[in-house]
Amino acid sequence: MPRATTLEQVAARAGVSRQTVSNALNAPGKVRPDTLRRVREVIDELGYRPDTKARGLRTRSSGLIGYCVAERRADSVNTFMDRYLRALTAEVERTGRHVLLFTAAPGAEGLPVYEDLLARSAVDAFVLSDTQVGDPRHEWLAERGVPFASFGRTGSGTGDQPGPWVDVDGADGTAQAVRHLLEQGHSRIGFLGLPEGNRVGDDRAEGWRRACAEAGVEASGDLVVRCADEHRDRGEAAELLLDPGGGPTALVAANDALALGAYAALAARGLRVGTDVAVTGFDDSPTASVLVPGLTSLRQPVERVARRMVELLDEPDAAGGELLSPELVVRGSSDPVHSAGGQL
Amino acid sequence: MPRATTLEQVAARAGVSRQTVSNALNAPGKVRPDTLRRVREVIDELGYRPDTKARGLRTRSSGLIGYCVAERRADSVNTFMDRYLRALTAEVERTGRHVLLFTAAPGAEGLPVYEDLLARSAVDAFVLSDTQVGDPRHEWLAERGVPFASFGRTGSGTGDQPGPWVDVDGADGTAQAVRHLLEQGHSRIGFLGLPEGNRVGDDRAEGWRRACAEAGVEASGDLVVRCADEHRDRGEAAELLLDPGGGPTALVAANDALALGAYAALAARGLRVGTDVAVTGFDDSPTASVLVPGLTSLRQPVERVARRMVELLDEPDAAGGELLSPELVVRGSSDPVHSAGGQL
DNA sequence: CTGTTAGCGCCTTCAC
DNA sequence: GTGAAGGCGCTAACAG
Repeated sequence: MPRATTLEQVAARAGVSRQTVSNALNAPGKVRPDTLRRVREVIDELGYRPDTKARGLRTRSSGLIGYCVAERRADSVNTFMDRYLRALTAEVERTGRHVLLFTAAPGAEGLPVYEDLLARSAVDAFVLSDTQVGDPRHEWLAERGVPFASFGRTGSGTGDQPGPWVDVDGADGTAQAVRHLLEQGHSRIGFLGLPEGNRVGDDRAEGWRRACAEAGVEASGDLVVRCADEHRDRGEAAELLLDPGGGPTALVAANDALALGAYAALAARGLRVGTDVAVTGFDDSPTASVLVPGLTSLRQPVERVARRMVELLDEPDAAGGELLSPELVVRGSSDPVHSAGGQL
Repeated sequence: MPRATTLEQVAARAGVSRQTVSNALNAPGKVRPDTLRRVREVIDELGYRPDTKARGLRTRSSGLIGYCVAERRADSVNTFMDRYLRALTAEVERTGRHVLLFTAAPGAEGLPVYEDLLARSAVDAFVLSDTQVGDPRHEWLAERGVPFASFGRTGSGTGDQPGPWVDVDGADGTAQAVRHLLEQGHSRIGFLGLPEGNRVGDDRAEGWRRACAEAGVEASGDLVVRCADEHRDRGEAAELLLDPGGGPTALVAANDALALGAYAALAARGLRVGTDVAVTGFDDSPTASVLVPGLTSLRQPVERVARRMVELLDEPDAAGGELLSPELVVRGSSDPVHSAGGQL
């Protein structure tokens, strides 16, 4: 690997001092127009770019934002983190920085990794994801004055939490699904949920309940099933709701995996998804679009989340949070018109 | 953010020179045992870690490996890159370095981004993914003496390519699937493929053909359908194969999305996946495990790929490549015993 | 507006 | 085995 051009070489070639080249780069206003032009020509000619480490050493910054890649259940279908990371990388780049990836155990056990990165001045800030209730990282970082932003909340309530955060409004999402189903003419809408006590699951259940209440349709206990394990009980859960008599004509699921369970339960009864019973999911996983019929789902606004996260990194006293609404993506599972379209 | 401890502070506190501390870290053999112990105590006490930028400035290395996050079709179900990136991050860390993420357009259009990173000395090497036939990056990097390793081959044949590579043996994968189906008693095994001319698709087709030939079962044109667009023609493609008369009793699909098309086509005919017709996929996407019945698929050995990639980065004259076999994950779609298990 | 000086924190070279 | 000097490439602070 040949050595890269240095500022000194540019300066020599342009017949100016090193500092003038530096100014041409970092404070063009301080340089006379014709000098600026000449310096820039040499910079282009030589393909010069300031060495990030040398610049960082001087400015006490690394230009890197730390992001922890978490372990994830191999069978989790809710893989929007992939899209999120892509969006985050692009947003961070827009500010002239880059994302540095690292691994760390969840909870307090992983804190030494954050500490190591800071001790080495390897990152300027952290972008936190996979936020858990009572997550110790937020307070730990806030205490040390380390800039960070969190995707997700640490509290189960609405109380304050250290540092700024961005989250997706789950209640708004399921409410959108309910309103969409009402427009399609449904009036008995069931809910297929996650276990109680999980903030994501509870929010999504609440949105369903509220939207039903607002529309004056039933949202009783008969219409709700919350399954303990989304990978085992899914089918059974869906079946419980499908009481042949007054069973629901539409099902709102708390995520795409649960919705897939409903697909199977319906198929087992000889019912067709989308025509006999409508189904909606949540997260708009890659699976949603390849299912037949396509699964109506709520797309996580990862691009907007990423943008806000990066903005918050640079707002020193940012606090409090921001809830972003997911976007309903309608497919054949809730609207037969889309089935005809050609998803298959 | 408080300033981090420096080597000088450690030296002062331990009553030695800076150099001795540096040696204690980088060449412990050169330091007398008792001095070493004392220095280490101070290092622990102060939580000292060498500044990565300062060290890198001196040693002409950044400790960072560049990885380009590619644009991906939003509806692609073949999302094993998520797992791969996680594995890669862990492997790179094992060597004391980190992964730096960046975005770049595919093909030659994206090369300026690689050039920029190199001009800034921001990365020591690149790990290439999403390799395309005729990918210009490999030659470009090789010409400049930049260390890199490639996940995937640039050639459509078996010819040489610049730099070391690792790839997954698609033919071996589909051959495994065929042998598995033969063991299950199938003898008419169809293939649901991708368009010809794509190396990944062609390899997977070849494995099916060869394994069938070896077993002496038919692998004629009647048993193959290659669909142009995996998102539109999937169902039709599967239907073409399901000739009620002598149609296949098992289908090997070139990826999980195609397999899902088969699920739909079978359901439309009132046939049950796994009992009436067996189906296998490829990539073991997250979807595979949440389908009902679970989809037998070939798991990409991303952990092994990641490990080899990182090893190859440090073998200066590494050339040629390595084919790794995927792992068959059997589920209900090809073995009814697994359906009973509790996937649903 | 331009140039000079002085480090940022570390490691390499060379004395001792 | 240990210490002192020098410089990696850059920018902040000041001088002209």
